[in-house]
Amino acid sequence: MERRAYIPQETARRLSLYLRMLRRLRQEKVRIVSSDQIRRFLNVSSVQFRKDLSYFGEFGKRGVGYDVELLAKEIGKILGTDVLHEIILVGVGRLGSALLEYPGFLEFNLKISEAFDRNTRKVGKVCGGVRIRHMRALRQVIKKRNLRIAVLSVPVEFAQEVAEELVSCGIKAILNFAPVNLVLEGDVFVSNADMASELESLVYKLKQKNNNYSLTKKRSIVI
Amino acid sequence: MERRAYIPQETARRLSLYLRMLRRLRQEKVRIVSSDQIRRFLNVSSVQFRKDLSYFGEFGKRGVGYDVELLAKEIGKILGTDVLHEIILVGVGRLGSALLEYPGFLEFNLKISEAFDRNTRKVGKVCGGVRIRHMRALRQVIKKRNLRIAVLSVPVEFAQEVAEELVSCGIKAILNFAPVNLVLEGDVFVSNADMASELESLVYKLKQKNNNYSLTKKRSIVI
DNA sequence: ACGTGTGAACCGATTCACAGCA
DNA sequence: TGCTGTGAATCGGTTCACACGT
Repeated sequence: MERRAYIPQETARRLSLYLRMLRRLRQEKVRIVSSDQIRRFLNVSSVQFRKDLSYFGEFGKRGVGYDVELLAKEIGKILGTDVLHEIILVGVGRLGSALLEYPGFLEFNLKISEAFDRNTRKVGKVCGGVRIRHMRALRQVIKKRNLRIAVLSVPVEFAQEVAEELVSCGIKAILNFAPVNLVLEGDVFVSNADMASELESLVYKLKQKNNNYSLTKKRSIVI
Repeated sequence: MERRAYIPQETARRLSLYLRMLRRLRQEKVRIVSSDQIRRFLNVSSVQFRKDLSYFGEFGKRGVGYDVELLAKEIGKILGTDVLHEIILVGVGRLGSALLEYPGFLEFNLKISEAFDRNTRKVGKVCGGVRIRHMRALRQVIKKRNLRIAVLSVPVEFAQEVAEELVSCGIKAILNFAPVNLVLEGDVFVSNADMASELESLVYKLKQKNNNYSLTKKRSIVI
């Protein structure tokens, strides 16, 4: 039973995919699953799956596989989805309101329980079951409810300043949808959901495959 | 001047961040930039930046830095943003309509030029300057306009079947917003914009910091 | 035989250390 | 001196090869 001082970042990221998969299998009344079946559903090799789990313990039965119910519960505990996590959302534009109604967060026991916008016309309205508050209330609500995690969906030109404010209010993790790299002091985790850059990467890959832009072909450009 | 048979995937991904940064600097009339300044704006070490560029050529002046205008142009050429790429979007729900109005794609010369939904009430309406068509027209439009890239924002339970249809119509790259791993035949690139999983990873990291297992020692706190 | 668990080998990507040039 | 460019060393993560338990 290997146990390390640290866990590969990528392993942590994949655990959530495993959990989602297992929950679906459980819904379909599947009781036992092997690492090779996981490989077919997700794009993760069976060894990868087993290795990932090995950092936390031994959850399978040799010669048999994994108990879906049990493993889901274990991964849930590891990830912390056994506890409800309350999130705030800042910026209720098109994207923000889509996120407020997005059902996918619930799978991980995540709930956007507060939403903020500086547009007074939006304040007071309810979206995705959440009443929108004015930005003025931000600090007080975060402090009072001791919130740690924020989704940032304000226009790009305000992202940096709002992010700084969030950090000053005690927010420790930000999922940033604005297409800009936030530069922040202190021990705050930032994850960028950069849709345009993601799409651009796809275009680039396609370009490589198609016109086989040879990288050995030297196009030396001198200023 | 090093030139390899292929480019690290991560390098390709970062190029789009560089380009966006350079465009902003250009807007602000900055003419020259050094790799160390880049490090401050993006969370990429200066060596990383130089190394990334070195796969494509020598674009800087030693002792000076990089010509913003010129470098932006070169990276644009590498990425293919010098040409307009037309994209389709399938599934005009909350998220889909937010994406149709999302301005960030234009930075990379990407344009959602067709949108599809199977809800006849939505068909014919205009969103983000695009008239929504019925799914029936999917094949014909893709073939006729020779489109290659799709954004998939249908509900999770339809994602797999719609993705298969897209591939059968000739789509070669899919940006998938549904929280499911698409299993597809053929040479199609899939990129998952998995917002819930992303948020879950943040929660996990936060949990680690507070105690239990620790993640790998990180170069920086940005993911 | 079958499927899990894991140290060791391997691979891609990052960082180091320094050469090269203005 | 200042900043770019890059082979070599290193690091994180994946895969191999096989031991182990049922």
